Amino acid sequence: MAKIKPGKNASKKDVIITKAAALFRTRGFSATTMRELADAVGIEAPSLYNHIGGKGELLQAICLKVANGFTTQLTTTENLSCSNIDKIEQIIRFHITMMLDELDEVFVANHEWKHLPEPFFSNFLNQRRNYEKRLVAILEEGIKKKEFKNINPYVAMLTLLSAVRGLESFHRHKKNISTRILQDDMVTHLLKGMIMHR
Amino acid sequence: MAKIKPGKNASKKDVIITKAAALFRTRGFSATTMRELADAVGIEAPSLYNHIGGKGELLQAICLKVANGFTTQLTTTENLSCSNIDKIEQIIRFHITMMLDELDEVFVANHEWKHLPEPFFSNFLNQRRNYEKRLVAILEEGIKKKEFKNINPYVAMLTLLSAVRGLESFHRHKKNISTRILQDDMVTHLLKGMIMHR
DNA sequence: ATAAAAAACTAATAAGCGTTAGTTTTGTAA
DNA sequence: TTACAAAACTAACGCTTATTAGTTTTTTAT
Repeated sequence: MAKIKPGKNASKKDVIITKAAALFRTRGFSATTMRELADAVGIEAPSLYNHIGGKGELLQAICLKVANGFTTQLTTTENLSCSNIDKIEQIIRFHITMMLDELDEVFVANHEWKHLPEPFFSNFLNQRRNYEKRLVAILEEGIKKKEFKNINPYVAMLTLLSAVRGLESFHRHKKNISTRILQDDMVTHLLKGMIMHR
Repeated sequence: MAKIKPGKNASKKDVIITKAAALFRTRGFSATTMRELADAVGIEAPSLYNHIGGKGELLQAICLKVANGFTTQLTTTENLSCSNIDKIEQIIRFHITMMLDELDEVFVANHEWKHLPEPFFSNFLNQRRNYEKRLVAILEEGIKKKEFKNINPYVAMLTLLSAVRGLESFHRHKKNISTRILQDDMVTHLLKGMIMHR
């Protein structure tokens, strides 16, 4: 008999989650089989169930971890007493760092969350929408204070979030450009524009 | 007996492809079943094979159509005798229009192409990389001519492409903002930046 | 009206899926 | 060493998948 283990062995479970994130990113959640995952871990498929509850639970673990990371950082940034420009810049830099450091998990949370089983799907969607609203709020305040141009804050938020998401396809060149230069480059693009000012 | 039909009935096949694009976008390619697709079309699953060769062929048809559309437009833009800024602006506007008008197909081509069967997968990847290179070339020339700031053209290209991709999650608000205003807003973001210039 | 072709149907296939059951091996602590 | 639990294994289940075969209905053209 094999029940889900209690406490100590979080180690193997973490390995499984990490390998799952890598597979879910490259092959997609639905196209990834538990046998593939087991191969990557180095065990047989049924042995996975000594450590995890099921395929959906793996996706949930990945998405929750990422969502909590971003939400926590956003709260920190919100409580800062600095300009809204600086806040947005800090958020952009955090997104870039996360994208480069935790590519698999962030990618999966961005693209595979629609396969979350209920009620995790609804929870995740709510958390995501809440995150977007709080970003819009920062942008709106920046617009009111004339820090930003009079642009649509929702469009601006989408532009920022998805621009950073473009780094998903950047990892293959990771070695060529340092994280710092990359951050500076993207901040320049998004905040100051790429056109030479006369 | 039922062989794949020759010429006339492109109509029903087009319906199938359109419905497939919608399903592939919302449910994902792997998670979409031929029975779901058949339901959407209004026939039984095996009847689909009177019109198409298989599931993979559907994905291929969608991706090829989108890729050809963008490649054709890029060629047109390249041959224009205008500034590189204007070229980039035109490309951005085309991407936005395509994203709003052909959301399903463009989304699928952007996110599900990794499930293409060979040799379509390799072909698509090559076409995509070629497209990116040609965009970078425009940006590089613009940088050399001091139209653009001295930024990394590859990062700029990724930022542009993925920023536009953010409109994937925008369709729910389509009615609120006109295409034109949306285009202008995004062009402003990406080219001129969102910070108020003093 | 009739014949041929196109496109629908029902039935069934083999393969693969996530998962469970039951058993054996491995690791750990007394 | 012995005992217990954790974690591996093999075997198999029930279900779903894309797809094929064979047949019947519908459409089209003469």
